[in-house]
Amino acid sequence: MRHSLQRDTIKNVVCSTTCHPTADWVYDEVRKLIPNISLGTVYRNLSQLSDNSLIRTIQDGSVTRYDGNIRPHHHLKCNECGEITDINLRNLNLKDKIKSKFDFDPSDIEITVIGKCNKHK
Amino acid sequence: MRHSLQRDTIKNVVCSTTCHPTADWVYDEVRKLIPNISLGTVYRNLSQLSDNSLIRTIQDGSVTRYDGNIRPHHHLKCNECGEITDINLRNLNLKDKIKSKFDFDPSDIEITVIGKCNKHK
DNA sequence: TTAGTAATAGTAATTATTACTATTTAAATT
DNA sequence: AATTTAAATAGTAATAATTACTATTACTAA
Repeated sequence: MRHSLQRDTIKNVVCSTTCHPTADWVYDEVRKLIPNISLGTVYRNLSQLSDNSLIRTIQDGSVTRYDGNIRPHHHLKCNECGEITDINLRNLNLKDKIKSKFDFDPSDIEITVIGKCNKHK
Repeated sequence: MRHSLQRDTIKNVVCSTTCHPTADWVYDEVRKLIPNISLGTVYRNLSQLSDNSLIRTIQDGSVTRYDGNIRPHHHLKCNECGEITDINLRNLNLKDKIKSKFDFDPSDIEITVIGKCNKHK
C-alpha cells in the first residue's frame, strides 16, 4: 500500500472524530480538502484502511460506520439520539469462558450496549 | 395486526430453523408454500414481526438476518463457514456495571463472538 | 352485507456499495 | 534525471438489498 494524498486525508478525517462516521460523511468532509475526490475512492480506501487495521468498521444496524479508534473497545448506542460511544470494559474473560464452554475458538468479541445516554434523562 | 396466511407462514418458516436466514432465504422457502407471494410482502412482514417482538432481527455484517429465537441470547459467528449459533451466557451483570460506570441506561446488550467453530480444527 | 381498513401482488424507485475503465501518479530502477 | 511498473484515481455504470407505490383483495367489526 503506497502513499496517496486521498488515503492519508481519509484516514485523518476518520481518526480526527469520535462520531463513527458513515462513508458519506467522510466523503463530505474529505471533499472540503480534495474537492474532486470520488466517492468510489472513499469507499475503496475505507475498506483498505480497515483491511490493514488502520481503522475499524462497525455495523450500526444496516449502516456501516468507521471508527478511528483501533484499540480494543466496545460501544454504547443511544436509541434516542443515535450517538455511538466507545467504552472500555474491564477484562471479562469471555474468550476463555466461551472457549471452554462452547468448543469455539474466539478471535474477537463485539459488545454493543443499546439504551439511553445521559442527555435524555 | 390481523391474521394473514402470508404472515403466519413467514413466521413459521423463521421459527422452524436455527439458520438465521436472510429475507431472500425466507422468500425462497415461503414460495414453496405460497408460490405467488411477493418479496415486498416478505420484507414487510419480517419487519412487522420484528417490531412486535415475534422474531428478532440480527445484523451479520451488512446483511440482515432473522432469528426465531426471541429469548435473550447471544451469538457465535464462525468466520470459516459463516454459521451463526445461539448461545446463552450466564448472567454477566453487565447492565448494572454499565449503568453505574458510564451513566448510561441500558435496555439491551448484544454480544457477538467472532471466531472458528469446532468444524474447522 | 356492507363498510372500512389492513394486507397483498406486482412493479418501480431508492440507497449503499461495488465494478469498470481510461488516465494519472508514486516510487523503484536504471 | 529519465524510464518503467503497478497501484491509485476520477468518473461513471452496474448491482444488490430494501423500501415505496398503487390498484386490488380479504379480514373483521358494526
